[in-house]
Amino acid sequence: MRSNVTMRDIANKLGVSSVTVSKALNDKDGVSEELKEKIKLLAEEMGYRFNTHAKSIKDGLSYNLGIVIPERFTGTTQSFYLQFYQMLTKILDGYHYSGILYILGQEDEDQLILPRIYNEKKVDGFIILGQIGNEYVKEIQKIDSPVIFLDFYTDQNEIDSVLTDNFFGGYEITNYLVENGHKKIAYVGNIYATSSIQDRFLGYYKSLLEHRIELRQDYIIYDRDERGKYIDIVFPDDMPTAFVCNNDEIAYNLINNLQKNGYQVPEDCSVVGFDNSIFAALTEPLLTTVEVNIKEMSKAAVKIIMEKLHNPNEKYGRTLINGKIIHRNSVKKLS
Amino acid sequence: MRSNVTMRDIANKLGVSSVTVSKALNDKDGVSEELKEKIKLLAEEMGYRFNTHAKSIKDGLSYNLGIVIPERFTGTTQSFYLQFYQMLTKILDGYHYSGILYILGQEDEDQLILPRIYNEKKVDGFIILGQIGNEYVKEIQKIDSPVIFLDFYTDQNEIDSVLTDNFFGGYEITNYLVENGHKKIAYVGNIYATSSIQDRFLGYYKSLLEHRIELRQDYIIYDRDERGKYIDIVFPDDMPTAFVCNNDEIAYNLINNLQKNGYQVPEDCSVVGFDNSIFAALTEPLLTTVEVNIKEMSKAAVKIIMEKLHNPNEKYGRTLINGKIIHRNSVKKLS
DNA sequence: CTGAAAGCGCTTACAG
DNA sequence: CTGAAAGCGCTTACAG
Repeated sequence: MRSNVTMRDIANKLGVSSVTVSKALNDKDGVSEELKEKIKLLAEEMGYRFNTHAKSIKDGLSYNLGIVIPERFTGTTQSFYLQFYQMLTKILDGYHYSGILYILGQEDEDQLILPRIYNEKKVDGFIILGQIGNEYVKEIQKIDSPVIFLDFYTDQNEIDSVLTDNFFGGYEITNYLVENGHKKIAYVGNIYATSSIQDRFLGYYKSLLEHRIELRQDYIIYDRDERGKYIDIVFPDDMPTAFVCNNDEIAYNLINNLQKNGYQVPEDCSVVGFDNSIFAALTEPLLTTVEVNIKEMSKAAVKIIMEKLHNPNEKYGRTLINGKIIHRNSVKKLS
Repeated sequence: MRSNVTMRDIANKLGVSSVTVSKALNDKDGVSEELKEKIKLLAEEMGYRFNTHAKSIKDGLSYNLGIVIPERFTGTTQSFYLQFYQMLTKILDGYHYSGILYILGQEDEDQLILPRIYNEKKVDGFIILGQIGNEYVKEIQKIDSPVIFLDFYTDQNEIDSVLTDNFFGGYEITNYLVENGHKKIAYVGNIYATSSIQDRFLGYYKSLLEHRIELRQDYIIYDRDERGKYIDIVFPDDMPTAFVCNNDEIAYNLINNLQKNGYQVPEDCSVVGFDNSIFAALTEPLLTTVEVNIKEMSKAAVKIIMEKLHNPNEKYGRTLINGKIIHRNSVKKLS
């Protein structure tokens, strides 16, 4: 029962032309209200479905956008990007666009093989979600469709990107600790490892500066080596009252570690994280953390790429979106 | 620099017809090898990209498949389905198909609103990933495109589905414990809560039967009420030496619980789980568990839907795929 | 307000 | 081996 109802079928039944049906179904001028209603009703009744391909072939647009996630981000820890995808498609819907999720295999990334959906003109542009190799960035910049990078930035190339404001997030969460009476605040992370760890640290530092709290070298606690491998955390002799962790996983490890050493959280030590990932839900007590604002970032990314669709040559640069603090139970107010 | 190279452009440059170019690019007969090579080379050079829409409009196929995931499975715990999607698209690639991930909002599910990609003929069929409401199942069964259900089954309707063999998995993992010398084996789960918990339990029971081990009612340990809400686990007076948990999250909770009560895992008690989810990586020691065979399930699902594309009326029924045991450190061999 | 004609980029069936 | 003609389902620009 493959339905192949076309506009012509509707037109024939009504004794009008397919042009009129097209106008009616698209709510365009040039059809009487009465006829328009009649056409819409009949279309519904006959189970008519619009054939996007016919439109696509006319105006050279697929009304699909490729959303690319490198496969290394699809492991068990990373449902994060799936939530991004969900939000992106919801927003694209308002533009009458659909999203096509394309998971970029490591091999294709290494060999600079572009997504097949590009070569088959199934998409009008790309949103790249997460860090990809620099060579691939260059390659995808060359294509004749707009591209925007989401949650990833590189200064090697001039790219348009939408990012969470790591600096501001570090600043705000530290402010929050200060407001709760903390002065002995440590930062947990290797500040040479990645730019997001670094930026979050600098936000932490700015908060200290503003509140005239000295930056202590023994309060910068390393959690990994420069290649990213986690190392054992060493506590300073003079224990801090609060820890700003560069992500939730580290916060999770830190809390377990503190508890094994007889410290209570948050009674003895407050701990905050970043990301609001699964790990923030596994700590006991539940973790106060900074959540990436998926909705606003998605909105911004879609808005920019839609504009790029019409102005391919305009540059949009970096767009920073603030995260938001999720208040839970891992911070104690000091009196 | 929007490239709009068409077959005609290539044809004109070479002084041949677009029919010949079409044949050459599609590796069809009726063009000399020499000319074919020349055409392919020039196409490459001119940056030609195939326009799927033109083909689609001819043969009424979009060469896309909708992969639908209900949004409640996109939370932080569920990267599982993203891995499925990745595998599915990899396999679809071999059929020259692309996947379109469609996340079904709760509201749309309740109101029985079909995906827009269906109404716009952007897909030729659907793979439904995970449990959806019965009314929605009925609704989507009505459409004139093939549908297959993956990792979900209902006996309310006659549906074609691909499932992991929970029964066999329960059987195998219990056999494994028996092989390791265990006789006092408990099952953790409410056997009235879901059919997968039930089937896994029955597999466990079959293994006991085969090995002439008595099924003890006090060794069926409830982990949740019938509405699925987790409850505190109560240990039997006569402690088992091994626990078969109905999923990894429960195993994670159980292990923590055991350790708090002074039992060592696996020295005092062995524990196994199901799913190989993130929780299997968070236990200390790492959890031995049964992994869903994503690859074989995906292969089967794609194969069936491709056949349904050509034989819309054939019934395929339920296809069961065995899981596989992932050996880690939570089982002790009893001497 | 309504519609005939032409065209989007490709493929199929046929003729040479 | 090569290509002219027709058509897939829709829309645009124009004529009435």
